Amino acid sequence: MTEPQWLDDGESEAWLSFLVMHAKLTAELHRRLRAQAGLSLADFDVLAQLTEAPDGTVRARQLGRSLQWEKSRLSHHLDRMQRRGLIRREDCAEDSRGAMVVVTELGRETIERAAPPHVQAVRELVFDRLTRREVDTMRRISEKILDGLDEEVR
Amino acid sequence: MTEPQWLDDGESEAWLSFLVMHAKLTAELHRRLRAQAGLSLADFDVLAQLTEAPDGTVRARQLGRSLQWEKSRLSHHLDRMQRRGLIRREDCAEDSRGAMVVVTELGRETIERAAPPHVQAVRELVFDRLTRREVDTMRRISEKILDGLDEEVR
DNA sequence: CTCCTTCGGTTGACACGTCATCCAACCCGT
DNA sequence: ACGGGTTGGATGACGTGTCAACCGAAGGAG
Repeated sequence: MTEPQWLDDGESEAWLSFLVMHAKLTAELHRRLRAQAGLSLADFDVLAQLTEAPDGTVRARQLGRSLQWEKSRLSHHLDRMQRRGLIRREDCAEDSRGAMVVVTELGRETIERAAPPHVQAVRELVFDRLTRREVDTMRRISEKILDGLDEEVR
Repeated sequence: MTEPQWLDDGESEAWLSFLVMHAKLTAELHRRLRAQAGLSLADFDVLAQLTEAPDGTVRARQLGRSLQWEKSRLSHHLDRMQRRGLIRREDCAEDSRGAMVVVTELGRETIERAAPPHVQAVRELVFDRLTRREVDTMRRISEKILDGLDEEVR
């Protein structure tokens, strides 16, 4: 019944530059991480979770929740990382359906080498260019949109 | 020589919520577009470019530039869209290497049906939740980061 | 204990992106 | 006209992501 409300000029410019910025920024971070350590951003996130945990071990289910990944995505990704020797799977003592994911020595070395330049790149490309106020606003915008999504999806 | 500078708490919270927000937001927009019109966001962008052009026709090279897509990405994507009958390819008169991309009647109907709800979703999920100042800041942040990327990549 | 549902995880099919490679047509200097 | 570099585009291989289907173990309700 009601006409859809369109975006005004300021809004559509903001939207377009937001989308392009995210695409180019993650592409560049991805490119550097791959060149420097042979990791994808997804690999990095998995290894970060594992190396922060005691014994470098996390239950697969838990990993999926922290990363907010679908279980099939996680399963496929772990296959590939296992093939490359970055992680391995072990049986779960408490639940025989479960799988424990363990970071290997190679995985640990790889992320320890990768992390400092990666963080440095985020700093250079993002935070060094923004004021304190802008960073605060960035977080506030993100949280507002996330709140809205939670309401909608509920 | 110099220690890498890490992110402080405010920065890493901003960074994390930015990443999660973008992932969930685009996932939701994607889900809706697919459910409502059977299109991916990439399909939508291609069709939008084509329907804005005279005769619904754009040279492939030009399409790649507007979308900032690699040529192989474009080629693969056009394959899939052609298979679904959304576009077709024609020979290019001025350059016999070239390809003209033409939106089909089905493609035109599909995006005309898809566009209003999609724009409405962006409005609901993003702009209705932000103040004018926040939208301005979002654009300014995006442009600053893009400027930085242009310098780096140059 | 038995049935039924839910849960954790895997698998296969397919869409999507990137990289490297290839090919023909174009352009340009000689 | 020729010869070499560049451009527009297609292709194949492979990593990545989603969806749907599947399977066995877990966990109640009766």
